[in-house]
Amino acid sequence: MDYKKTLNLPRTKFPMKANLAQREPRQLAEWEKMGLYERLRRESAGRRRFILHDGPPYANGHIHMGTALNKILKDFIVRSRQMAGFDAPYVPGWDCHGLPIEHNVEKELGRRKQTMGQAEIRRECRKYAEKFIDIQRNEFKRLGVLGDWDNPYLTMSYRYEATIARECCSFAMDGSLYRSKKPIHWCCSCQTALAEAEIEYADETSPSIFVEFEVVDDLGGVNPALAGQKAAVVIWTTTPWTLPANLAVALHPDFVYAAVDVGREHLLILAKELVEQCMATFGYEKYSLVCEFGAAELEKKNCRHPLYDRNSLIILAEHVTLDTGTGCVHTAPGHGREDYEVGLRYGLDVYAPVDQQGRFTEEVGHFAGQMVFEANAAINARLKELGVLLAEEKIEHSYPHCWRCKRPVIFRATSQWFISMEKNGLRKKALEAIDRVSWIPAWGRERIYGMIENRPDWCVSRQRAWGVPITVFTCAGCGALVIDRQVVKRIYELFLQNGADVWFEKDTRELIPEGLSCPECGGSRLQKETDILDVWFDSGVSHAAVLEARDDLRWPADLYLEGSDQHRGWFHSSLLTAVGTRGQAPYKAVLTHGFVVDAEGKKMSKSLGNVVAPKEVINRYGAEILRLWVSASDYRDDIRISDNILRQLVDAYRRIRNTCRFMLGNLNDFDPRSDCVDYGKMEDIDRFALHRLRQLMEKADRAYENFEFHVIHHSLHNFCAVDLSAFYLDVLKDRLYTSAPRSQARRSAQTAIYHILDTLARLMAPILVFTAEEIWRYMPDDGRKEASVHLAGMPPARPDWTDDELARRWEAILEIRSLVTKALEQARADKLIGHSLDAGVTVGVDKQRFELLEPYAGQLRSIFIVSQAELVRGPVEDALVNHEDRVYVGVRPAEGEKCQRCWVHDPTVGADGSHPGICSRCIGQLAEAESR
RNA sequence: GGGCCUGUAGCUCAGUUCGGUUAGAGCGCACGCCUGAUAAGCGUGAGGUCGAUGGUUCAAAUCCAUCCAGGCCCA
Repeated sequence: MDYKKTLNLPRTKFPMKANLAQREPRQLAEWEKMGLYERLRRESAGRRRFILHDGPPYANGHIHMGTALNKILKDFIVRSRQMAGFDAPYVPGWDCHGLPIEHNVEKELGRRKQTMGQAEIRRECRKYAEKFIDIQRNEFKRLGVLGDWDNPYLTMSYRYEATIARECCSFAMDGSLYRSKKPIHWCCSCQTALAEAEIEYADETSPSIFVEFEVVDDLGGVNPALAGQKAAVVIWTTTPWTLPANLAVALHPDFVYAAVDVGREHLLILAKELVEQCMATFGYEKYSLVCEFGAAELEKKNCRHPLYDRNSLIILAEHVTLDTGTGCVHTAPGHGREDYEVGLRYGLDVYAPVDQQGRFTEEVGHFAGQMVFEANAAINARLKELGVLLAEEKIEHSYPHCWRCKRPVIFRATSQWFISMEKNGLRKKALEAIDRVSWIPAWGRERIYGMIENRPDWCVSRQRAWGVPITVFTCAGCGALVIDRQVVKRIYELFLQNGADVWFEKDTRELIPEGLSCPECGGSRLQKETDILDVWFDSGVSHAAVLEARDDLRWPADLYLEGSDQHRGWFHSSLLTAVGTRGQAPYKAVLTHGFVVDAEGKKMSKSLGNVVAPKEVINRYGAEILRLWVSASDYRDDIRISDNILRQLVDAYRRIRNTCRFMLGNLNDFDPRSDCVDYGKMEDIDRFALHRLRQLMEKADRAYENFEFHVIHHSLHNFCAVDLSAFYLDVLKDRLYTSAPRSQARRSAQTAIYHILDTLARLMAPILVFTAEEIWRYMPDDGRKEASVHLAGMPPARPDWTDDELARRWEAILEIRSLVTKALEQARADKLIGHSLDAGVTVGVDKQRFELLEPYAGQLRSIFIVSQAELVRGPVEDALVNHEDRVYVGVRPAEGEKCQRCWVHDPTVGADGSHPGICSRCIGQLAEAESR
């Protein structure tokens, strides 16, 4: 007789091979069809909300691993909060305006651009953004990210644009918005401002000159040796044309400076360390150091400008170096970024007497009208004539050029709009707001605090086409800013109807409310501003445009979650716009993740060739593996990805999947409605399994709460591999397979398995969205089974499953079991046995263990998966294992024949004439099976 | 150059807050078993000078300093 047919072997259609890349798209289509997201919203209406506000990715290009990481993490959080009992909507968004899109559109248009108006270019940009929103939306959905994909927020939607304008006006209304000059990259031939991204660096030969700046003040106070002495500070520059705009000379506060006697009527002052080198350059063979002093001694002393009748102030600045030059830096706040910054600190004018075409204005006297680069020679000649030019050389260095015309660009101060950090106490309020936010990890607080503390006023204007205009008017007469409540309201409504395009399409008269005039001079000739806003302002007001505006959301958000670069970006701009207009941060907590790096921890770059694209991983392994990768990593640091790492995750995935598959196979004939065994009547080991399960639940619960997904991954995997596969399920096979199908012993095991599987499916659902659903579909229905695991909740707490006393006993058993397996392995190596069922073991233990194990003596053979197990007190003869003289394990070949049915060796095999090949236990179980 | 952060077995992570027995886990690897989870399952084993150096201490993966490597943001 073939006894195999009398066994209850696992049976399931749940496939062993996941085939994720093929299966996932079908599953996604099913969720879409059943309207999973909408259904979740309906079913959780009225629950406590959890709002994770999505930071908008830029609508350009395909998603990369970093964006995938970010969206998957958000999905973990939204889904786990949802399952924990919240109403957790997820509204994704896109950042649509800005230079990169405009830039790409310009490239695509090529020459055609010349013939197009701004409105037309804006239309092209809009189309471009729409195209990539569609692409990215599909890519995000493919990752299994659940959200309101049909109603995302777009920073270019009319409503959003109207909000941007309104929020900008809000800063204008309270006086925070002001106009001032600031140097920016400027292309003289294209006559346009350039962003950093539009600059190409190339080698360029420039003049390199050393110029004396005569010191006006007496330096006797600095050092007695200088009393009554004439002296000149020596500066070095590669842009002689910026000298007419010189307002200061900067020294480094930490450097030592020296006064050098070169045999002329005045001393030369420069950094001590550079004296020797400079003297060689100037051609002075004989010279002597008169004295030396710290830079601070010279601070706020005055020099005379070599060309003009005005002073140049000596100031201190950290950006001064000893690499080249003299350690004394010519400073023109209108023509240099650092010059500008330090100039602000000393209250210097942002002076730039250069027009749009790069020509000197009338103010500079006899260089007026000259192109600045061409004026270099004339300026040098003039300096030489005045006897202040110490040396003139040529230097080859990297210099910024225009990406379009390839000509060298200049730094030129132009009129820009700023939001003041001080005027209305924005900095102070923002710093206070930071401390009311929970930063995860905690160092996020230091990071953003330092940035807010030190940042200059926010320059919000850009001279570009694709964006939202700074919707203010200025008086043509007096230049005053003209804005009032009526203006704000009218612009908001116009934008709501027509988008920001209306600002460019209509002229000023059509935009302003009737009768508006300048509050300063009463003039009625007004001009609309044509600069657009920094895109960081766009996304920065998403809290107003999205959280406040949508009924399904709420202000402030519970959480913002982005990469750690956003302390400078979106967290920062959102904080400023929210604090500036509403007095507090738009988020209660901010969570940051690191960057995706390669196997060596290096950043991904095309040139290194170490870029891993999400699409490749999805096609090869499935989005589920990508999600598992995110869950396995501690994302607070940078996280590594490589083929090796992914292969490891595929293995981990297989282990989880197969363990669940095995459990499904054993629930094949189990109906939870009728077959569940009461907890109190369950076998000890089954209750121990539930105890362990409860520990896992609690751990996972805490981990989800704290967004520590890697803890869940490791616990889940460990539970499947160690607690279940290697121990519990392995031990259970005998009972599940050989017991009568409906016996209480078997139902007890099935009850435990059922609870375990139900719990695991729910616990893994936020992470392994596809697999959890697949398991769920195959699970027996208890009559309350939701249509999708994602409509189900987290497993309810089961304090009744905790039994510490029981656990203590079983942990002791497990300790003995590991000693038994060691002994069995030894016996196997000695060719005494093959399968563990070929063996009988004798376990000798001390008194304490004996008392603990004695009640389980009858079960030991099944726990150890051997044919016979004997428990004795004290040492065992010929023990293969002797553990600290407390536990002995002896192994011998099992007695009796191997039962054809249960494979256990037993002396009773052959005793029954009708079933000569099987043991008495099996005969009993067969009889029981038939009687039911 | 500055601010913030990271560095524990081949890989992913515990342990570091508040120093204290031979630094843990899983995977992978090696070897073996099984063939009733089978493109599965079980067992055993080998892997670490805790990035480096110096210091504090009776005692350092843990505290301090410097350096090296890497990341983000500035310059």
